[in-house]
Amino acid sequence: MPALTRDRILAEAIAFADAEGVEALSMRKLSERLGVGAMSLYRHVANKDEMLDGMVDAVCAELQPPRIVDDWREAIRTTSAEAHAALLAHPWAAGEWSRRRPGPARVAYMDALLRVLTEAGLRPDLIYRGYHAITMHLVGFTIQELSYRNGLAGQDLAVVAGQFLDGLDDGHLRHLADHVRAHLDGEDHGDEFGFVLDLILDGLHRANSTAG
Amino acid sequence: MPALTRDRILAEAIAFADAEGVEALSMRKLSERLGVGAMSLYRHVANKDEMLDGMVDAVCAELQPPRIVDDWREAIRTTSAEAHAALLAHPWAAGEWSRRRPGPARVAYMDALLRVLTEAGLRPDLIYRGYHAITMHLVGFTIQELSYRNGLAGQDLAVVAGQFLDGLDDGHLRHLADHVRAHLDGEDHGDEFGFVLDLILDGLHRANSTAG
DNA sequence: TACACTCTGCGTACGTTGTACCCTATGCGT
DNA sequence: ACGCATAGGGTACAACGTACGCAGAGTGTA
Repeated sequence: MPALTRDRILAEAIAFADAEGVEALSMRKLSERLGVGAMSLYRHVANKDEMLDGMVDAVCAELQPPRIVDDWREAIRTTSAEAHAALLAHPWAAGEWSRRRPGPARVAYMDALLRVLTEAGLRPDLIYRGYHAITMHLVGFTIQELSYRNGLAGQDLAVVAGQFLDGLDDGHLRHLADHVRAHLDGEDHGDEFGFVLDLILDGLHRANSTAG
Repeated sequence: MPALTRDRILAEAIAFADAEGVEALSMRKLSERLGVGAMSLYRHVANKDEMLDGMVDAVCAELQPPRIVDDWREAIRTTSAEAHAALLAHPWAAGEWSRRRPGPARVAYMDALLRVLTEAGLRPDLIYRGYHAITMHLVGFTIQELSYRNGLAGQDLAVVAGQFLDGLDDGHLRHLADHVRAHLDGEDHGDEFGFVLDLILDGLHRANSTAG
């Protein structure tokens, strides 16, 4: 058994949260997995809250910061798609990301994103708003997407939706029923994340081209 | 003391969460406020989780569903601004909204929103994606906004940001430092929520006008 | 070699949480 | 007057985060 370290604790906690959900993560169960006593963890993390901060930052550290390329929109599309994928791979991370103080890795990512917008030649007000729009889209969209993805408690979406549709009075909530059917039809709705991101990026581009 | 009812429990729980934060809400403290024993609550709510579902739906019930007017974008701007204000008034609600199964009031709101998009004459694929984009923006943006608003633990944003800026090496994280200063300058950055919403709405409008 | 000190991990214990289970009292239909 | 449903209360339990103090191992110094 290798020595207990902060990194080992964070890695195991991330694996646990990926597998069992972050709400099932307790210090006792985590310590059991690591083969140590519960209180031993506190030699390496200040408390559970700070540990969760560290977990989020560890996920951020996996992200490739955006590269500076000729086409700033393409750079942001690429990095956002990667970040989106990372947040889907760690389904608890988006919810925590939105709630926690940023750590070093996240701060570095923020800076890199702002740099792209700055070097793209956007006006300062559009950098400010665009940065918020992009990051809020990344995290906000992913949070929502995940909450739909698991039907909300590990239940099968098709079953839940089917029950919902069966329970409807004729014509009542007709538009919602259509929407649910569109979900169930499972035809490819394309890259929705990218679709909205493009609305934002193209809107920023257009706004920057006109008088502000 | 009036009789204990589900509505009275939900109203008190909402007031408590507004005042003390949803993480401080416990069944015991809530029952104390209501002047009853802890277990009495369980005559009217199935468990804490179901109670939180009810709280979110009670907030949804406050929302004005969008009205059908000539200008669909204006209708969505109006209802979104109202919903945004309601989510800011109950700062815990957006986070729970994104995590919970919708209740009757939320379902009704969803249907009304889809109806506006449908009667606006949007193509089915744009209704599908536009609906997601709008609701995700509403909830996702508000979640993020709130997490910044309270500096993340009731601390003063100016203090936290000031410490951050003081701790920076010269030139390191320069773009982020600029951004933080823009936050602190406090000059009016306008309606950011509406700005991004307009990017989405105008993008949908434009996409609907061109061949799909 | 002996000692002191730090650092890591452990065991116990406390307060708080959600809630299962059972009891009591009140009101109502017959 | 009697039986029953219904609202509320009290006790108890398992799980949680973590404060506190102790034990052993490693390391620098005399």
